[in-house]
Amino acid sequence: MKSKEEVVQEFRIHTIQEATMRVIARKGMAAATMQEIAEEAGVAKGTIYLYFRDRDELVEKTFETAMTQLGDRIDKVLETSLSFEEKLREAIRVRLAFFRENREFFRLYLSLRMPEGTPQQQRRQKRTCHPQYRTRVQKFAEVLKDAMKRGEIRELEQYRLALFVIEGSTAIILERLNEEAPPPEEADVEFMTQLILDGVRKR
Amino acid sequence: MKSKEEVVQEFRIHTIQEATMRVIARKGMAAATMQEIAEEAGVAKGTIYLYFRDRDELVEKTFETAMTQLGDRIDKVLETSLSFEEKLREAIRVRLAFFRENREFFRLYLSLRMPEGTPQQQRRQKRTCHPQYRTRVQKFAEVLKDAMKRGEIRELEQYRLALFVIEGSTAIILERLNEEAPPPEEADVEFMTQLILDGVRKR
Amino acid sequence: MKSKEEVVQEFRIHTIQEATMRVIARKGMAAATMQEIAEEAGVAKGTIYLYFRDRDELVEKTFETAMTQLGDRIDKVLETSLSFEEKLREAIRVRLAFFRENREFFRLYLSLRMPEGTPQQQRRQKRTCHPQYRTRVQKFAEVLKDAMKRGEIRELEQYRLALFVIEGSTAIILERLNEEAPPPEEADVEFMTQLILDGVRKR
Amino acid sequence: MKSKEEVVQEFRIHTIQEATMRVIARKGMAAATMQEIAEEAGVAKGTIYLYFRDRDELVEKTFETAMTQLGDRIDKVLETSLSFEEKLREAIRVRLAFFRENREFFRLYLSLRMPEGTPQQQRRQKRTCHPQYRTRVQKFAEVLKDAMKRGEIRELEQYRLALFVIEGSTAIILERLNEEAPPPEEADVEFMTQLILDGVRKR
DNA sequence: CATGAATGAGAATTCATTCAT
DNA sequence: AATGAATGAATTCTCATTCAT
Repeated sequence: MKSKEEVVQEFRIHTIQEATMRVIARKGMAAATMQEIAEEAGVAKGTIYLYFRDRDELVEKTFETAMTQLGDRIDKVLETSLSFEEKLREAIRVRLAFFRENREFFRLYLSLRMPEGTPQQQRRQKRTCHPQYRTRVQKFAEVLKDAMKRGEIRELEQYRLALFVIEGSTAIILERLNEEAPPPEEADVEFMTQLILDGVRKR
Repeated sequence: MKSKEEVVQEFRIHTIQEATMRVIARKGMAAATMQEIAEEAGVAKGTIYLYFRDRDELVEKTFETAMTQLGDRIDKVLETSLSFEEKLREAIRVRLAFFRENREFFRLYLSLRMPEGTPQQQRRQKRTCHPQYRTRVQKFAEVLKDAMKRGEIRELEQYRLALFVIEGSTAIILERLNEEAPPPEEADVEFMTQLILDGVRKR
Repeated sequence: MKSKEEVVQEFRIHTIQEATMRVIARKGMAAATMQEIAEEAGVAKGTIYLYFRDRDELVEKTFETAMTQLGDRIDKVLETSLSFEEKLREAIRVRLAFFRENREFFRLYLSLRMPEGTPQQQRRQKRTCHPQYRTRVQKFAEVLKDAMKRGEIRELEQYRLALFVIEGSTAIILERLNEEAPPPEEADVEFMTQLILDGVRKR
Repeated sequence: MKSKEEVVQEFRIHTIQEATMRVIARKGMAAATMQEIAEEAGVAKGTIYLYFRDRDELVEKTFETAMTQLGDRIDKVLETSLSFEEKLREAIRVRLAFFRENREFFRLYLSLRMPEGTPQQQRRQKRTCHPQYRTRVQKFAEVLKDAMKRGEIRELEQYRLALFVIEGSTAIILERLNEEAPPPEEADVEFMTQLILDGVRKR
C-alpha cells in the first residue's frame, strides 16, 4: 500500500504535469517558462526541481505520462477481438475523445511526437521520432499486420501505413480543435474510417 | 536586367537563408541562434540584420522562400490537364523529390507549417496554421473538388481530405529522411497513390 | 510593521539605486551599463531586473526617489511661515546641503531634469522637462506668487522667475562640486540670496 | 586664396555639421546615429570619417563651430563701449536670437555645455565644463569685472555671477523653445535684464 | 575621394537552475 | 520538504568603424 508520503508525492507530480501541459498549450513549448509553470501549479519554482531533474525531464515525463494514458486507452481497443474495421473506428474515436478531454496535452503532443529542438540543447544526434510515439506507431502496425494475415485488408507496408493513418488523423484532430464549431465527433470518425478503408476512388 | 548590386544582394540573402535552414535542421527551431546561423553562412552576426529585420523575419522569409518554391513546383503539376490519379501521383512525386533536394528545409517545414510557439512570443492569438501552408492545403482541396465534379473521386469534405493526405504523406517523407536505406522513391510514390485512391480494404 | 522580507527588499532597492547614482556620476547617463551598476551594487545583473522592469525604470525610479527626498526637504522649508527672504535663503541652503550629501545624485539630476535623449529611445515626443522637476519649479513659483501678494517682492512672471533662480543656483552648485576648495557653503548661500533679492545694480 | 578643393572640403564639413545638429535636435545626443546623420547630410557614412576621426570628434567639432559663432556675436556686443546695462540687454537679445535661429544647436548645447557622458567613453576624468563654455563664462565675467570697476554694479564674485546669469537665462530660452506661443522676445529680454539688474525685492 | 556593405564588440534582457532559510 | 531571491550564461540586436570597390 502507498504510504502517505508517496500519495502526496504523486499528487504533486500530477499537479505539476497538469500545469506544464496547460502552460505549453497556452504559450507553446518554447515560451513556456518554469516560472509560469510553477505559478500555474501553485508551487514554488524550486519545488519542481524536487521532482524533476530539469526542464527537459519535466517536459519529457509529462509527455510520457499523457502518452501512456492515451496508449492504454488505445491498447484496450486494439486488444479486443473486434474486426479490423471496428478496431479502426474505435481507435479513431478514442483519439478524438482523448484529445478533446486533454486539449492541453495536444500542443505538447504536436511538439514532441516528432523531432524538434528544445532550448539549451546542444546535442547533435540524428533526430528521429520520440520513442513513445514510435512505440504507438509500431503497435498500430502490428494490428495492421494481423488484419492483413486475416485477409481483412490488403498487403501493404505496415509501418508506413500506420504513420500515414496516424498523422493524417492527427491533422484532422488539430483542425477540429481550431474550428469554432466542429462537426459532430462521430461524423469525423466515420469520415476517417471510410477514407482509410476505401480510399477516394469512385467505384 | 539586374544590376550587380542586386545580384550580390540576392546571393547574400540566399546564402543566409540556406544557412538558416541548415542550422534549424541541425539544432531545431528553438536552438538555432543568430550566432550559429551567421557562422554557418560565413558572415558576421550584424550582416544578417542588413537583410532581415530580426530573427522572426529571417525565419519567416526563409520559410516563405522555400514554400514558394515547393508551391510553384506543385502548382505546375496541378494546373495540367492530367487525370486526378496522375495529378496525385505527380504531386506526391514532386514533394518527395523536393524534400530530398531540400532536406534542410524539411525541419523548418515541420516546425512552421503548424502552430508552435516561437521564442519571445507573448501573443495570445488563436494558433492556427501558417498562411502559406493553409494556402497549399486549399489549393489541393480545389483540385479534389474538381475531381469530385468530374466524377473521378467520391464526394467528401475536401479540406479535411486535403489535410489528411498531406499530413499522411509528410509523415512518410519524414520517415524516409530518417531511414538509413529508404526504398526507391517510386515505390513510396506508388504506395501513397494507391493508398489514397483505394484505401486499405481488400476487395 | 514591516516584515523582514519588506525590509530586505527595500534595502536591496536602496543599494541598487545608490549604485546607479554612483555609476552615473562616474560615467554619465549614457555610458552607465547594467553590468557596471550590478557590479557596483554587488549583485548580479539579473537581480536588478527583480526590482526594476528595465533600465529606463531603474533610472527613472532612482531619480524619483532622490528627487522626492530633495522635494520633501525643500517643502518643509517652503511651508513654514518665514518671510520670503528667509524662505529663499533656507531653500538655497537646503539645496546646497542636499547635493553635497548626495554628490552622486547630482549628475543624474543634471541629466534628467531637462530633456535629453536616453539610449534606445525612438520616441519623437516634444521634449520638455521631467515632471518631478516641473513640479518643483511650480511649487517654487507658488511661493513667489504668495510673496508678491504680500508685497514682499515685485510683480514678475513667476514661472520664468522660478526657472531662472533654480537653474542659476544649480550652476553654482555644479561649480562648487567641481572646485578643489569651494568657499564656505554659507558664503554662497548669502551670495545667491542677495543676488536674487537685490540684483546687481549699484544703488 | 582658397583652392577649389578647400572650398569643397569646407562645404562638406559644414553640411555634415548642420546635419549633426539637426539629428541631435530631433533624437537627442544618445540616439543620434552616424547612419542618420549621414542620411541627413546626404553623404555616405564613410564620408563623415574622411573629415572627422570618430563620432566624438564630429560632435565636438560641431559644438565648437556653433559655439564660436555664438561667441563671436556676443563678443561683438561685449567689445563695444556701451554701458553695462546696454551690454547685458544686448547680449541677452543676441542669445535669444541666436538660439531661435539655431534651434537645432540648442539641444547639442544643452548636452555639451555641462559634463555628460558620451557613449563608449570609458574615461574617468574629473568632469568639468566644456572648455568653450568655460571661456564664454570667463569672458562674461571679465565684462562684469569692468562694470564693477566702473562702479556700474556691485562688487560680487564674477565667475559665479556669470554662471548664474548664463544658466538662468538658458533655462528661460529652453522654456521659450518649448512654449506653443512664447511671449515676444523683447519681453523676455527686458524681463531678464531687469531681473539681473534689480533683483526681486520690492523697494 | 566617396561609398556603403560588412564587421564585431558591447548592451539589455531573459530564464533555467541553485541554495540559504 | 518547500520556498523564492539570486545568479549568470546565453541570446538578440545595435551601431561606430573599417575597407574593398
